[in-house]
Amino acid sequence: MVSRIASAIGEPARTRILYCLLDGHARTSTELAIVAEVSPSTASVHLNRLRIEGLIKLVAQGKHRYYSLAGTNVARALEALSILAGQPRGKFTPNTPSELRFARTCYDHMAGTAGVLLHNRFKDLGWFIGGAGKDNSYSLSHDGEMAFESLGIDLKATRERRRRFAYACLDWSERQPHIGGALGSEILKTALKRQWFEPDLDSRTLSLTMLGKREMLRLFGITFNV
Amino acid sequence: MVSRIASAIGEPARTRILYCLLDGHARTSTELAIVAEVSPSTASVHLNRLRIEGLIKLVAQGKHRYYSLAGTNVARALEALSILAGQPRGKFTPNTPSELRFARTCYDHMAGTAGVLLHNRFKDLGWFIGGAGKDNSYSLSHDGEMAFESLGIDLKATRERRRRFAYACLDWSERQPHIGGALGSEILKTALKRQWFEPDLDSRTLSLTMLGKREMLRLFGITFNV
DNA sequence: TGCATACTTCGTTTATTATCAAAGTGTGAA
DNA sequence: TTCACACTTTGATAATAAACGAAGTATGCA
Repeated sequence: MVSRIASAIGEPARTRILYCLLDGHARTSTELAIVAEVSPSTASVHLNRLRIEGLIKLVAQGKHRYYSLAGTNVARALEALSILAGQPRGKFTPNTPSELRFARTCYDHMAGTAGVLLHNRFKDLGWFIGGAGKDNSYSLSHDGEMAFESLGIDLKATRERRRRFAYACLDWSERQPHIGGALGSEILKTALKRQWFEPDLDSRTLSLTMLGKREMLRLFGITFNV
Repeated sequence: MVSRIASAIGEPARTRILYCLLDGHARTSTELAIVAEVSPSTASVHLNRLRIEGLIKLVAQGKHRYYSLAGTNVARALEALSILAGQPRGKFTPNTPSELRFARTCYDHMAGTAGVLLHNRFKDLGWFIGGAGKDNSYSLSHDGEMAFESLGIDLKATRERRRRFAYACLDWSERQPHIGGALGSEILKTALKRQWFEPDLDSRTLSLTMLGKREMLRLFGITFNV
């Protein structure tokens, strides 16, 4: 039984996957395929093996399937192995998405740490009304209307899209809500157009630019300690 | 690097070897081949791999080559893995030589825990003289002469053998001395003839019999807590 | 010296496993 | 319903590695 587990860890592509997940974040099959440097189909087989051995767990959310470490026991074992390997622990392979790439897109809106921070800040500023309801839907306060319009977002057109306007979308890997719906989509569009963030890797991860850092502070009063 | 280590642990025969060594004792290539359920040549390849990866260390002593875990780091990693596997730790495979088989032959005399206990007891009883010298040689006191003769050992013939009479032979796996030389050989011969011990596995390990347990107490005052 | 024992190295066969492309499944958005 | 996307399953190929016997090395003992 131990041998099955150890050999599951021991295959190089699978080792890269596990050590990438060691930061506690959940990642999709596609992201992990890039990290593991194998094709999506190969990664899928590896992920299935790791799941069967109980090393990782899977949460399906819509189109995406999020993989993460199964528990602290797994992290402990990986740590013990890296000590054996003489690696000063936490030293991942170069092309692992680091904590710096802390923003991700969730479908077409912004998730990840950055998305959560923005959501919380907008709520604190009193721009959102609601959110506690059954479907977590938001509407905008007068301040909110003014703010988003001033960012160049056409709220009238946004409301007319055949889509929920705004709601608290749970990014389960952060276990915190971010802004979903048509408004979330427009915010991401604006952020990318203004080059506050730039796409990265498989275009599901985002990096904060220097400009973005400045503008976040100026417009919303958010300081990112990246 | 981690993947090399994990896959070294992951092969079933190698896993058996490592978990057998987890009790801290050193074992020979032949013993480990039996534990791993592979041929001596295959075991040799596995042991070499484990040594290269830094998981076990090797001490050559005469004809024998003793393998043991390289350090506590290795034991920690193995423990972390067995927790992952849901094994309540320390639960080894059935045919692992257990602590019960605590006696071993060293060439033709008795080593292991039992050998050490006998050596220490004989010394405490004042049957041995010397042992502190350059070559750890022992001679016998009057009490010693009487005792071994009464066991049926022909000391005159033993002394005439073209071999050192008696000396403190270091069983490094116990880090304690036992009785080497012609006398050690005679003691083992007697112990086997009287069926205090019986050979086991590859005939390098011995099991204490019920009779042996009784006789050890009666003749030497040794209590084995097996 | 010669013989036995302990162990390793070599060479070959066999079994396992990782790999990818192509086809298939399921979901979200228009 | 359509398309696009995320991901998985399948099947065939290629690489890896474990197994053993036979031969080789080294040591102890007589």
